[in-house]
Amino acid sequence: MFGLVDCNNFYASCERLFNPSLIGKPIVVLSNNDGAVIARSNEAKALGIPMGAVAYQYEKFFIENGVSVFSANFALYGDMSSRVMTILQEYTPELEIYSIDEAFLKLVGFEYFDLNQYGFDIQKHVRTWSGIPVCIGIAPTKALAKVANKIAKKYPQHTNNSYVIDNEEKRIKALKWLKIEDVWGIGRKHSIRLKEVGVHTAYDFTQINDAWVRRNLSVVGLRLKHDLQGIPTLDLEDIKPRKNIATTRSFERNLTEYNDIKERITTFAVSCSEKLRRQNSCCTSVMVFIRTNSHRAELEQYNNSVVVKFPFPTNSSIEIAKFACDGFDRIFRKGYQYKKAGVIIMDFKPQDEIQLNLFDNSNPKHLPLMKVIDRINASFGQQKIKLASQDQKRVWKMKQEKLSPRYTTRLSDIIVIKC
DNA sequence: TCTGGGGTCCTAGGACCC
DNA sequence: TCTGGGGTCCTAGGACCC
Repeated sequence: MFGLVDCNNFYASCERLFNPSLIGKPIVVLSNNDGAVIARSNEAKALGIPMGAVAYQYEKFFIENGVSVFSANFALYGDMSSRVMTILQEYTPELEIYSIDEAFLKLVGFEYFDLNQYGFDIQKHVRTWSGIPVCIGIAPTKALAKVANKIAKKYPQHTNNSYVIDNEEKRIKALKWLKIEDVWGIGRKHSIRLKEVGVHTAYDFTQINDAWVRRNLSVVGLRLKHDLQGIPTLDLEDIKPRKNIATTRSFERNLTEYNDIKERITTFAVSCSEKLRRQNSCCTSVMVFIRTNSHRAELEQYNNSVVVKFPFPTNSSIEIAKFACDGFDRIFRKGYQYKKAGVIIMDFKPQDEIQLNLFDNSNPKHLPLMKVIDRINASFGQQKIKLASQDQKRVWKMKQEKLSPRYTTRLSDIIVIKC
């Protein structure tokens, strides 16, 4: 059996955790730059605020309805996530951390356990020990565990936040209940296509023939179909090193100056390089893109990207930043109002399997240098040591007007309790 | 004035090889 | 006039996830 634990309205729940006056109140969390709504408490959902709502358009609505608004506080969410995952680890020998707020548990050898009770216990202990409310679904396959989880979420009173699909009757009832567009792995495009052929529920999907699914939804769709039929097809995934690492941001205002944007590109490249070294890889190419604001039709639009291939693999911030800037030089055009830029590094090789080249190699002095920089930044706070070509005056700040304290990761932000 | 960020996998088609 | 068969690798684009 597989279990799927999913935190309820995770970011909103984290914000509420250290501010109990918000219990029962509507909360929304905004994306970077305070742009759009990316998380909502149940109360906010009930007010009809959609996912992705544009913050400035809802400003008045938020005030009128007493909605508490927060800037995204990823330091807090990341730390709370690892606390939840640590608790879950005690409940299974095999855990797959699927996202910041979700994990699959493989329950092998639990034949003699009462899984209803087990699910209830997990949910209760996560709640008690971390303060985060979660729901759990348990079923013979991953896709069905996802379905079971949805049922637990939808009917918390009836299910005690935990639901088990352990026989055919429950499986069929659940699949008939679940709309096709809510099935894990069926997105917008596929659900439109499926409805055209009369598939409206997850159950309908399990009834159409394999060849059609294979042709229209590829092997991915076919695996999903089998998983929903109760034939285990998807297993836990191992932690794999990433294949791409990206740092991309919208700017708080439009930028027109070459030097301003070049500084951003450098900083993004450095940030990618740090993540790359953390997984002990080197990369051999970088993609750089810049674009104007596509939502402003009246402005002249330009967006372009370029891939720069390196003559040698490297994970040096200095070298990667230089290649990224070379790419930027190729695509930058004067006279446009730029709103967003990004750096994506690709084509990774393990750091200890680098094929040396007779003529052209990564500067060997950089590796120890990077180690020292990473160590200093780790103990004295991020960005303590930067490249000279990065912004030195901390001019670049995201718009984060409603940022909550980093309660769990900064000593100065820790809560004070008056007894 | 203001519209997020970071990932994965699969497929078809083109270019190339012998 | 007739124009094979079997491969690999790469890329862009499309779908999906949170």
